Amino acid sequence: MLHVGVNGRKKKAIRRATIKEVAAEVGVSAATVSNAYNRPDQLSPQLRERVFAAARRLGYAGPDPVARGLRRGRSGAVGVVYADPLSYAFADPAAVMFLEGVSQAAEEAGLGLLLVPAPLREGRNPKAVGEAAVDGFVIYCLAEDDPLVDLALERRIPVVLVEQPPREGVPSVEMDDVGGARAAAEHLLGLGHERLGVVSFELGRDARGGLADLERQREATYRPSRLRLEGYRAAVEETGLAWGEIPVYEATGNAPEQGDIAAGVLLAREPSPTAILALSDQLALGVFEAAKKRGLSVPEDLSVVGFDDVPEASRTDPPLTTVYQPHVEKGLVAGRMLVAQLRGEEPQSPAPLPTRLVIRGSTAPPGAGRDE
Amino acid sequence: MLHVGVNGRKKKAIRRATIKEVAAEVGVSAATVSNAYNRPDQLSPQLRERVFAAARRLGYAGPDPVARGLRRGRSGAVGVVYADPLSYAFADPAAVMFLEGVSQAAEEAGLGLLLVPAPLREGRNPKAVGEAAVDGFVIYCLAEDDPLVDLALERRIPVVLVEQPPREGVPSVEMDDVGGARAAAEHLLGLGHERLGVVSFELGRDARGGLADLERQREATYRPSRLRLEGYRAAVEETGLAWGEIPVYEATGNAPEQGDIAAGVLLAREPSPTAILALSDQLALGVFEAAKKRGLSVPEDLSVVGFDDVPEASRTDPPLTTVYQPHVEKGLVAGRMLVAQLRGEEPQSPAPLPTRLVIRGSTAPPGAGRDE
DNA sequence: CTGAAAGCGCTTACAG
DNA sequence: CTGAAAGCGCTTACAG
Repeated sequence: MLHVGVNGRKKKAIRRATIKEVAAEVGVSAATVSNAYNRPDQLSPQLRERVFAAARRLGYAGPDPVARGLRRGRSGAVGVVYADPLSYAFADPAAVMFLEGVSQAAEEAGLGLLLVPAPLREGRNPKAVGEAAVDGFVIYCLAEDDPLVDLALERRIPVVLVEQPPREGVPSVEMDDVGGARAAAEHLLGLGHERLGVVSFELGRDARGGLADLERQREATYRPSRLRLEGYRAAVEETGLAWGEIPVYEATGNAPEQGDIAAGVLLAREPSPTAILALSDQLALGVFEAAKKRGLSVPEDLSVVGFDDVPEASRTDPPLTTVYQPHVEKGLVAGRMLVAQLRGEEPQSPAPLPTRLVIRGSTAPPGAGRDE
Repeated sequence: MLHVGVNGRKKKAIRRATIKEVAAEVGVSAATVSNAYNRPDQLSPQLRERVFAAARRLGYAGPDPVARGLRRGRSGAVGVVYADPLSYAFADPAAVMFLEGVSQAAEEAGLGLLLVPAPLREGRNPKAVGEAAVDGFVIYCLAEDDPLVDLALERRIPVVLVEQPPREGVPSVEMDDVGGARAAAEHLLGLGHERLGVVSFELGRDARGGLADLERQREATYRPSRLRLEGYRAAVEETGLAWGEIPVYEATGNAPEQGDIAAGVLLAREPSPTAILALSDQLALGVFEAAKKRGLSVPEDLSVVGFDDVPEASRTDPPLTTVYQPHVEKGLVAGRMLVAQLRGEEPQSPAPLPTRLVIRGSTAPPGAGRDE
């Protein structure tokens, strides 16, 4: 059998040897070959060596993983379901750290990590969740109303929810987003800022772009967005200020460029904010950019607080005041809870993981730079 | 059947319905149920709806992916083999961008991306490559003498090599590391620097840490390391300087902390370098740190050139002069060549992808800061 | 439009 | 220590 490549060259289709052929070559049964790979104690070392020698001769690289998976009822991989195309996840340092944690948990258990091919641009491919050969799913970064959550659950394989509304019988990991956001806003308010602005990433799957009114904020289906706004709001109202007067710009993504645009809009308002709360460090990086373009110094003319505490946050100029959250741990915990379920255990959902305000150089009292 | 979790709670083992059970429920054959999912044109819409209704009733989420994979002879995932524990890959921005590209190629083809669980700390787990349920491998970031390369090839499934010595019949993608490194060194030399220092990441799997002599450099098995050193060397020798006198510090990893340590050693030498070439931006970030600790300004007292041009490079203070390489494209090209092979094509290996020196603010003539 | 049959490549009690 | 047999859950020509 021959295939013809695009370039016209012929290509021999590779036929892999099977366990049967190896067995025939050695003159034993398939069971014995299987044992050679899976249960060395079930046959003599000599016979085992003969099996391996025959395998080498035939180019047999060991039992086919898919066939083994079917027989054993497990695929050997954990899946991660992500809202956007995978390439977006890799462009977001926070998501990457989360994946780092999940991958560590998978590795500890000797499992692979399968990134489920997600929704391509227009027209998602929900089948991907149904067709992923995995033993369980970690659901990350999906809107609360995303049908993929149900599709994953319908597979009837273990699932761990991350930053999702809790569901009976499904372990989940949550973050103290409210507390972290609240601390961030309190910090700014404590410094004396009264004119705040907020740069948010998407509030719902229909990411709008533009100022988000109170209703839009309330209906946010991306849990971290909604929770962080709630935290800011609590701090603001506690001080007696009106939350409704604080502009919240909903960016359509979580990249510095979008933070730049958002901050541009906020800074153009009159009166312009003396401090900006960003829902992520990526966005905060964009706020820095916007300030620089307008000749505003941070923190003298504008205070900026981020969220996430990604590695770069401590290296910016000035270093970014932000809210630390344990991204890697979040992934690790989620991954381990999934692995626990795979072992038949029923892990408890932990208390929300703590966040912590990290005060660095990007915040100061308003007008700190003016000589007056 | 009951499982008892660690916490003592009982857990019902979930039994998933099979295609047979759905068929029985509807009163048709398994083939018809299969057709309902895979070939809608093979049965009436009404019957198809009845099948889906029965599936819903029984909690059947569609054909089991593993069984389907066995039957069809494909698993629906491409694998990435990485040298270190996966968590290392996620901590390296360059590797992350590469994965971004591969994931994009996988997504385009509707395939999942399986990160093969790698070598845990001590005692690698070479079985992981043999046991990964994938249709092909992208080999990334392995030393030239890493046995995993052969293990992957022995699977007799399509493989794409990235930055590896070429092998007959195996498509590969290479980078113009030599050219990029050469341009970086020429830039420094052109500025008038004569006292250079190099901060390298691992040269071989036995990452040593410490100054690397010429033999160690020549025997480097991490291809990008060897090639970049070659590029630096070519530029240096062209100027008539002796490469052997330039200290090359081999760090044991690719994190800023290790660049910091390495630069510390180089800067403590007499005479100390006026410029440092780092094999990655991550390492260069550490060189910045080391300079700052010693009260040296960049670029006045010390010029620094990185490699990679990760996003952060343009945001450092001063912005980092570095060598751009198309990380995402590298992954995309590798991924697409793998997908092409999966379709029976025989893709040509492209010419080495171009690199490009990006001059920013971290380089200047030596002594630019002194008033003399 | 539907079904019977074969088989993908393996592992697992079980019997000897 | 080894093998015969059953079966994991599905898809695919093929026949009707």
